[in-house]
Amino acid sequence: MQASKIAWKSVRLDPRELAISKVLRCGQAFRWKQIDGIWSCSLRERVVLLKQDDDFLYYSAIFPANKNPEIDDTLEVVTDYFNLNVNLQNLYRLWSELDPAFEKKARVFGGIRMLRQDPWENLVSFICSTNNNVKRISKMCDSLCENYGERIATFQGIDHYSFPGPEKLLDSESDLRELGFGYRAKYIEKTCQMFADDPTLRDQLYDQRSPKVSSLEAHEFLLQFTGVGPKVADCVCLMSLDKHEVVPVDTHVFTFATRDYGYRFKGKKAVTLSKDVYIDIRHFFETLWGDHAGWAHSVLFAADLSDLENGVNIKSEVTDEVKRETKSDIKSDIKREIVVKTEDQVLEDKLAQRVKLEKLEEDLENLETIPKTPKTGRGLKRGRALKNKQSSNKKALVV
DNA sequence: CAATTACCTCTGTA
DNA sequence: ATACAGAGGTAAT
Repeated sequence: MQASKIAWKSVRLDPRELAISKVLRCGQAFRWKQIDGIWSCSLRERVVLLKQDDDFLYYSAIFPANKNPEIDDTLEVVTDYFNLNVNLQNLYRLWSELDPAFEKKARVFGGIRMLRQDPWENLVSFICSTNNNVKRISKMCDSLCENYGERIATFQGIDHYSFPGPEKLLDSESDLRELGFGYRAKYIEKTCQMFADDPTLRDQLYDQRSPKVSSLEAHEFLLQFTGVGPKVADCVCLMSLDKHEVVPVDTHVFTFATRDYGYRFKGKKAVTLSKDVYIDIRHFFETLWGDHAGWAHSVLFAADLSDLENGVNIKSEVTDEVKRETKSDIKSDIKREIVVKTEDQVLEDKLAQRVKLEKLEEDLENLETIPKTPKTGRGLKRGRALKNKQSSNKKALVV
């Protein structure tokens, strides 16, 4: 039980810009809990709390005991984590113009955007993801935190732990096997050992975020780790290293390439996912969708997941909501009370909030001005520009 | 070098 | 009940 009242703050946010109940259950991140419409996860030394209604995203944070910060930067953390400075509705519009097949699914699956995760957690999570399902991946990630992470805080009776760094997981293979990791236990131990052997590696990993590092370079960098193949490398490039154009080719992508998009390799229907076919399919979608192709891919991926709940929600008031899909994302009766603590925090947050609000409202305003079905509208122009840019990128990638 | 195959565990399904 | 396939693949052969 929560001892004290939650100090919610809020930002105005259209569910079509972000639908947390989908984004946090579509196989990007695996640690979010959801109880009675409130989402929680440890992130940057605190437990972040979120809920959403038709007009607002509500956020709060619980810090470790005696570690309340001078300035609560949770809004910045949330903005960064959800990549909120990228206007998603403009992208949906663009993808719908470039790809009629996308448009159909997008109508139902709005608000699905790419997270900007922590690279280390992203790497380890997706080493766990190989030949696995979302439910067990979630269980494994929780297990890592509970057994090797640091306790941050308790919320709704659940202890939240930080995601353990590589130094915490040295020589862990046999323990991880007992925890049910199977053959992935060895991959994790070996990868952690590499980080221990070369102390510069951790910084190198985070440096892959730089715009100066191409997606190809980041991809190659990631392949050095045991348990990381092309698909996992691409997931990390896309989900935490800012390589937004990368489309990881998994079984789902392979299926809709051949089934829905008439994709052919050297004139024939591809049957197995060889290295060449992998690169070719990735190129196919990157060329189709442009410089945020990986984001578009995640929309189709989410639409293709049979059950977006993945059986991991503890208790949900919105069961089947995803399938029925209305324009609202969460239907629970959320009280819109906003409790504040100190004068300073109020000012601090209002300032930060104001900046974000202005940004968001500016974006929304831009969106309003775009015609419903533009033929020479901004979206299309941008789409072409992106496409061109992308194909020039791509040449380097194929080499 | 390309193409198969083994690999842990858990869950849904017949 | 008791198998058995399949899950956001990768390493080994």
